[in-house]
Amino acid sequence: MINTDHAKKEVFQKNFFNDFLKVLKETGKPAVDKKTKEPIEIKEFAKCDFTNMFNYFEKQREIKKSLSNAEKKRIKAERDEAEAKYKVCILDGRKETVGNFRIEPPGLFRGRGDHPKTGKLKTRVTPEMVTINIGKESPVPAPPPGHKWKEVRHDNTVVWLAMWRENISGSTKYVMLAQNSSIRGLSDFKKFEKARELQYHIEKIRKDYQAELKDTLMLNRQRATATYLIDKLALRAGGEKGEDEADTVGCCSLRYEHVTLKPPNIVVFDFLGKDSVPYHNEQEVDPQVFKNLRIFKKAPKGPGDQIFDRLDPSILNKHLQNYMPGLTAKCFRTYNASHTMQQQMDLIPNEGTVNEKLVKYNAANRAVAILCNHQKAIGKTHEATVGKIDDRITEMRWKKSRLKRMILVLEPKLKNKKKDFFSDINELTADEQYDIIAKVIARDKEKLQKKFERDLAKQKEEKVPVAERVTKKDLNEKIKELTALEKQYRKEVRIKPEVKASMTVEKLMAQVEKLELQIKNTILQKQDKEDNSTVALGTSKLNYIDPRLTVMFSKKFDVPIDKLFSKVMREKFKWAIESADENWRF
DNA sequence: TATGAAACTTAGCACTCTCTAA
DNA sequence: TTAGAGAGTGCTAAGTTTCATA
Repeated sequence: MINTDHAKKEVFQKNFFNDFLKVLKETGKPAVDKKTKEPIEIKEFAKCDFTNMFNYFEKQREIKKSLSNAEKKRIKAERDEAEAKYKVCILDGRKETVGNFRIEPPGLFRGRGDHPKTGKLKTRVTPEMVTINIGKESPVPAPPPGHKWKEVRHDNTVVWLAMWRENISGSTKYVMLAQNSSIRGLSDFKKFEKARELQYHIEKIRKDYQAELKDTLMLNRQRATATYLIDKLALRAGGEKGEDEADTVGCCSLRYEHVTLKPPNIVVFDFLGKDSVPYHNEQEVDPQVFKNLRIFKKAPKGPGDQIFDRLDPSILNKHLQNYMPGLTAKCFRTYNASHTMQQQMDLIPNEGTVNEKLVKYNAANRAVAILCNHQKAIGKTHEATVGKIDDRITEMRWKKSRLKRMILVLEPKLKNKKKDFFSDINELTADEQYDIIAKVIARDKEKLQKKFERDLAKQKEEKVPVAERVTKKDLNEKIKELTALEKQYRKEVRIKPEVKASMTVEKLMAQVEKLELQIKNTILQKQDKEDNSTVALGTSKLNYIDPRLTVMFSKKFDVPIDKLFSKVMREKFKWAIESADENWRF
């Protein structure tokens, strides 16, 4: 991990170093001075050199990567076969797939955000730490030779198959059934049905909290305000967190510094949510909510103090249960996400190609993801990718105006006849043209160079007749040609472009048209990329949008379901695919 | 009623696989 | 044909809610 961003953090290094020293001590092999043979104390992480270890593992990776495809396939097949029997279990006589059948291996803990325990050693789990949960009559799987399980129990009121305690925070980890199992499907179905049921209560709930925003009892007023935020902004409940966890918040745990008031009624939210994902939102709120937040922030409260000091998720949830059995804060997120998706889908016209409909579906999906603040890290290559697209657009524009100038060479009169058509002929400045010409030529030269190197390598391996061999001379000639072309292009920025004898105005017009379409598409593509660069669509699709909505969309708009759900999702949402038709509504 | 553990859902990261555009 | 991007998936961290206990 030494080359990762994690390992650059001070806390990571400190935690790692502590645990590292402990392990050295426990293994009973203290470091020894090479000359004096005296044991030495290792005091400073910065003076430890791990590059040999790092290089070793890098090498292993390289070796693995360089195997032939057939070899890789063979290894994978062997592995799959060995694992097959651990991937299934029998539940009530039916075969079901197990999800995470592998015990988590030891490693360095990588917390998200500023986690105080990041870098600590996550220790190896032995069978002696593992509890097995299995049917009374079933044969207990044998522990690895020389070991025994911590415990074997027969609890049919829970869904886990095995369990152990992890050493970083002391929490419990479970082996459970896969997403496509009957148990998971059923609880998924129940979750969405519960969210659907909220429709019949939401009006009353909203009416009540609207009234309670002015309640004289502070607790009720806080409860109403928090419910408003959870309902309106799809905030999470926000449970209490410990000192030894990352400092993240949800609704109930919002603090003074997370909420800024901009009169008359704009509230700026700025905090780290689950997984330390930044939540930033400037939101116009109900005037009474604004007033309440001002009251909840009133002195002596200051930075570090809770806004909802009388409230926590259990109080909030208990109140919600009065409206509907089983209703919790979380349910609002599901409800609002699916409700938003339904609304968005109602706006989609049934027209266009499958691809166009898919774009509309994704736009609806994106609206939900934005509501839930589902983000992803901006890709490391994003900027470069967008830069390349920009270059491509500029290149096409340059080509287009060049074509138009060629048309004028053939038929100068057109310039006055078709003013609109030629209005963009000078949209690129001379400098911009020189710039893009240089880039295009440099790119093509690089391509040639690469192809040449590939061919050369190939020639070394196989016997190629002398006459067919590529030589450095060929390459240089081609590069020369490009250089000449560049000169020609640069010249044409100032003077009329050359037009081949075979060219006609019609042919050139057709080319312009083609380019214009390409430019339009590329601009759209770029916009789409920008819009999606920080929004993760998967999480809402997997957890918040009732899958029956997607099935309905598929049937109503005639879009194959495998364009909307991946294989794993189709298995997970089998229950939805089988039950919803084109008229289904959330 | 408070507290912490247990149980289960939600989440982003990082890898692998697959497809696409040059 | 092939690199590179995007989709798909595995992994496990990080939440919420429920349950048990004092």
